[in-house]
Amino acid sequence: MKLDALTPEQVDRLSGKLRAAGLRSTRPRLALAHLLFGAGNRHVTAETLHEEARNAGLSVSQATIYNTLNQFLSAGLLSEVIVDHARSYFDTNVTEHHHFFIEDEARLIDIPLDEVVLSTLPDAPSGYDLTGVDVVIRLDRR
Amino acid sequence: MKLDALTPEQVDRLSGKLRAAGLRSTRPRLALAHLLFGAGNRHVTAETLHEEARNAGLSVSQATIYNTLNQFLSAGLLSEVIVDHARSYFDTNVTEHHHFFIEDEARLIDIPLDEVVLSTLPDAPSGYDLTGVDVVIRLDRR
DNA sequence: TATTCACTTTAGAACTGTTCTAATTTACTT
DNA sequence: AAGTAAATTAGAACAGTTCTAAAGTGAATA
Repeated sequence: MKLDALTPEQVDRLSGKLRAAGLRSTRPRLALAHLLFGAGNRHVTAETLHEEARNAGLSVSQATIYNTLNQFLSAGLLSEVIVDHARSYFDTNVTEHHHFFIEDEARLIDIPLDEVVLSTLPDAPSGYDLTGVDVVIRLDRR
Repeated sequence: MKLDALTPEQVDRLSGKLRAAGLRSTRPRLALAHLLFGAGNRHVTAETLHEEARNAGLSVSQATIYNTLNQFLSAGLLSEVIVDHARSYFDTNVTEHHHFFIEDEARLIDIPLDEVVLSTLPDAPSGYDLTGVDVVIRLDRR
């Protein structure tokens, strides 16, 4: 996938998304945005995205991969999933939801919010506000 | 706290715990075990434990801190909590339970198992076995 | 369209937490 | 007490990530 393989409509859509998030639309950002947001929900690490970019014939530096992922994260275009201290995982699904994590495959699977019902939750300790509830279901290959 | 400040009873109890876990009872392990298991449930990182050891007048190398934490972990004397990719947290509570995590203080608080009721959980994808369910409630200082 | 200037990208250095290595020390067995 | 297997150590190495400072690019202005 070369960048000029994108239709003007795709470019417009992605540019719009970047701009709406307060980010300039640049060639590397457009290309990475296309990889990330081009087809359904994705989970990537810096490394997997970099490899994907290379396979697509894009030359983007590692620094740009990290910069872009972090910018997309702060801009709310991506969310972060903490399941492993070896690596950071980024999720294109920015709505509230949970995860399966398959350790041996280093792979995440989204769990829709309604498939996990927390019928009882403790109160936050006094002086603190709840900022999020993360449920991670760890899996092993049978 | 010097190691010889421990009563023979304390040493026996900790030695017994180490042996039961298949670990030789050595001076550094005894001292760290005392810090870890001497008083209620604890959450430590390699760094906090190292500092605590130093403050207690123990000279233990960083490598020993890491080795010991990992050995205690594999031996089932500690569990690991994944809430942050910057650091590994170890928990002296090895029973199933959940956590509050206060990001700005890098601090964990145990949540007893019965205070989180998961009334609905998705089935594991076919071909996979469930190995654990982690619930992390993230908090912010108000 | 040319100019400007802030923002972006880059290669490579630096940094942080963790693991490894190879030598020394310690604990246990005989 | 001697021998051996295991533990500890300092420091090197390593992986993932962030930083730095120089070169490049996008977009606003003239």
